[in-house]
Amino acid sequence: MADDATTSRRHHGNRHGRSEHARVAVMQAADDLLLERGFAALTVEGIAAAAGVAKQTIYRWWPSKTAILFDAYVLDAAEHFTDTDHGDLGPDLRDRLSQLATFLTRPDTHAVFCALAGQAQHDPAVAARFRTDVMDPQRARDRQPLQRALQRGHLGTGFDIEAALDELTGPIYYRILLTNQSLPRTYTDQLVTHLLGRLTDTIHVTDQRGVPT
Amino acid sequence: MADDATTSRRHHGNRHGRSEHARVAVMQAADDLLLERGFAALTVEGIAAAAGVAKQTIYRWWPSKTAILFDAYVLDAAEHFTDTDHGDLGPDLRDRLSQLATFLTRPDTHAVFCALAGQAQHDPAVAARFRTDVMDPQRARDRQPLQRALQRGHLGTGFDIEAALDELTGPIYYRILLTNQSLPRTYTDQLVTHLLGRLTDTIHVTDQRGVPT
Amino acid sequence: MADDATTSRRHHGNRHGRSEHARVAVMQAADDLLLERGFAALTVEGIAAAAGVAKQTIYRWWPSKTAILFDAYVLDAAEHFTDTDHGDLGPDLRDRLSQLATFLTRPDTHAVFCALAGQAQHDPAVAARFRTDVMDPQRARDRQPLQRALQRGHLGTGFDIEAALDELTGPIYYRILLTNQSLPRTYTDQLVTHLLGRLTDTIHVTDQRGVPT
Amino acid sequence: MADDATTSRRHHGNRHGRSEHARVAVMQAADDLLLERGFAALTVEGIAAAAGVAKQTIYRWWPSKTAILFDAYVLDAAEHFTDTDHGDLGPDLRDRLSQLATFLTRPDTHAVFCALAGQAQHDPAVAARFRTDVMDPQRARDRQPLQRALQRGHLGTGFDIEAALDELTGPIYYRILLTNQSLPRTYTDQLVTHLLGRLTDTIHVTDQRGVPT
DNA sequence: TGATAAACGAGACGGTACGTCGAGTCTTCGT
DNA sequence: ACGAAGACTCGACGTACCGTCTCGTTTATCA
Repeated sequence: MADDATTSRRHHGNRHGRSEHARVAVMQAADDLLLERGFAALTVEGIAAAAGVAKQTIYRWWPSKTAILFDAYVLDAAEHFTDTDHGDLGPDLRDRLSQLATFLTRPDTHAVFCALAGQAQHDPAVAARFRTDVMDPQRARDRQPLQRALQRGHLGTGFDIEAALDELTGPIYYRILLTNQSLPRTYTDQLVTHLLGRLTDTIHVTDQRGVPT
Repeated sequence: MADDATTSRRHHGNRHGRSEHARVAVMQAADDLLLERGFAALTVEGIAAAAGVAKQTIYRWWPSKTAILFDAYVLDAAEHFTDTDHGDLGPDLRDRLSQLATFLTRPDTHAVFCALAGQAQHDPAVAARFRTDVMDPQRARDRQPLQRALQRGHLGTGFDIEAALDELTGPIYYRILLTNQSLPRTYTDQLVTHLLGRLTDTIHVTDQRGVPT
Repeated sequence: MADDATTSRRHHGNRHGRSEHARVAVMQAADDLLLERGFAALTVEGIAAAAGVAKQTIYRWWPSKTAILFDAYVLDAAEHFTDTDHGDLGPDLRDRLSQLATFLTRPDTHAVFCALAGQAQHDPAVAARFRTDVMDPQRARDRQPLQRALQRGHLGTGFDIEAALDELTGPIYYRILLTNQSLPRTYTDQLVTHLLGRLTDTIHVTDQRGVPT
Repeated sequence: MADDATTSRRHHGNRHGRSEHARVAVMQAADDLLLERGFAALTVEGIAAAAGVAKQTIYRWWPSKTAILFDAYVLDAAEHFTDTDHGDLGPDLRDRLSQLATFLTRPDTHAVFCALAGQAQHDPAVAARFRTDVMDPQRARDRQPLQRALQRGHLGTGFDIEAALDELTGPIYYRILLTNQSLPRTYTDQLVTHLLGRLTDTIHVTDQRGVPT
């Protein structure tokens, strides 16, 4: 029954546009093969074969195998991240970084992120898309807690949000891309602690919980 | 004359081992082509042609084009870094990070570092060598100022050197690999300032949780 | 106005059977493209585009691009050949061969004939249809003058009509398909003269040129 | 032993030029596949696979699959034809045409000749090479008996050798390419008989067997 | 003073994947 | 019911590099 339904739905192309079946199968196959064999062994022919799809169908909708991974990544990222406002910078930031660490550590998303970041080093066009479609949105997400704290007046006027973001997330990406070390909750919490400690020191306005003294 | 000298030096093989001329020409050609066309367009055949060398000669001495870049990188890195002891953590660290930023910003070394870091994302073997031959030595260099300060007793017993290194260098690699932003002296100095501020805070003013004593 | 008429005639499918407009446009487009670009560059997609017709419409009515050419050829051939009985073998044959030579020399029909003959070498099915639909009818047409002469008693009983047809038309096809030489009237006339000369020799009745016996 | 010898001889390419093994294997494979599956199913990939050779090796030495067939054809033709001078036009011509008929009837050479002749209809470049490398040399061979007869003075001054060649060989090619009929010795002998009969008639010098009256 | 042996240039080889083209099939909508 | 549109699977195209393999040449060194 389910198979029948799937088969009947699986149209082979018509004037209404592309086959959803093919779109999903390709992205799934690319993800799977990336995880199994690594990016070096990832070929368009291999993806096509694994997805049960013609090579031409892939080239019709994606300019390169990297583009497939971008689509897969963006989809995953949109699902993964949520923003909850605790009304306090500390918990907000700790949640954020923890979510990021979890996302970049999950085997499938880790593989895709690293593959894209790696390819960005080799191809300026990939680098550009990587920044606009991956890094910029992520940074926007990570900026939210700080932005809210700023609006609440919990951050001094001289506070440099961008520098803080670099210092909070830089070490995480460092471990992901360069040392392949784990990212336990204690690690990301410590990053937040260090930042907040600096805040206490400089502005003398709030305690760790962001409550004015 | 110079040409003659070059030609005479350029032996076509003998029983005393490899041709220095070929070794240098290959590494130089690889570097040049990487800078001109990018890693994606870097091929062993292209390097061989540019170096005026047979493909087999490259394969005789290097297992892959990545290995050529490793050799070139290690050479450059050994030349670049110097360690001067100012007897004070601040200046030592500022010098260190500035040197690192300069090295990773120079067009040629930037290209090689990014190419290797990128390839490390795609190939576990490259990743392993990248850590042992590139990241570990660099981290050892960067650790020196902190180690000296520790020995001088200028750091509290609870101070976590490895975490500090992550937080000092993470943002630098982040900008190099992911956002392609510049790394001015003010930026690296600020990183040090933030760390030192935290030290002051932790040792003399607050406890580790940032609560004023 | 004319455009309106055309447009109104050009129905986009209805329940009254196939579109005459599409049928003609396809054959015309196939002919044109064959002449312009040659058979090697003739594609069903190209014909469809040139005819302003969907690919499926072609496949609905013709099994292959060769079949289109067959249809076009048969149409042309039916129009071209006429049979006039001069009551004399010589003039009848000379007219026949001249008509054949003219037909096979006209750029459009030449192209189609050669394309089909060529494809017949590569595909047994095409070869079969080529013989039944092209060569056999043509040979039947060419046989008529001889048949009439036979009935008139102008040919000896031992005369081999089929051999004569081979020797009359063989050289013509030879020049068309293999040497691309011209086929002037003098050439075809000479073929007839040679045959008739042989007749004189064998039957000892009259020759057709009026040379006294 | 033989295998060893073959294996040791089978070099994989070196500075002395191309591999003879590959050259022969490709031509043999092309011939075999042509005979087995026909020209329509003949692909460079198929030839490469059958010959145990890389596709690139074929493209290195032949611009197209047609070129391979030309090479194979020329080789076969050079081996097949011999010219013996009986001192008499009749026997010389009869031998000639019989040899031609045999050659064009042998399954392997028949397939190659038809494939090339067919492709010549589709591609002007093939047509040109077909004329210079196949038809012209063959016609030169077939012309020899007539040329000798002319030099012996056995042909009248007004005798048109080229027309005679058309009329002798045209019917043969006609049967090969267009009707796929057999070419028994009696058929080719009859062609010669008809020509000689015409000679007797016109020059009154020799009888049908070429013996002076 | 040759003979020897290592490394050289050159470049053909068997392969793998590339990105493109066209073939022939299928489905939907509009007329 | 048929045509236009166009996405689909499939197979072959010709190209680019891969890494491997001789082959003939060069040249320092050792017999």
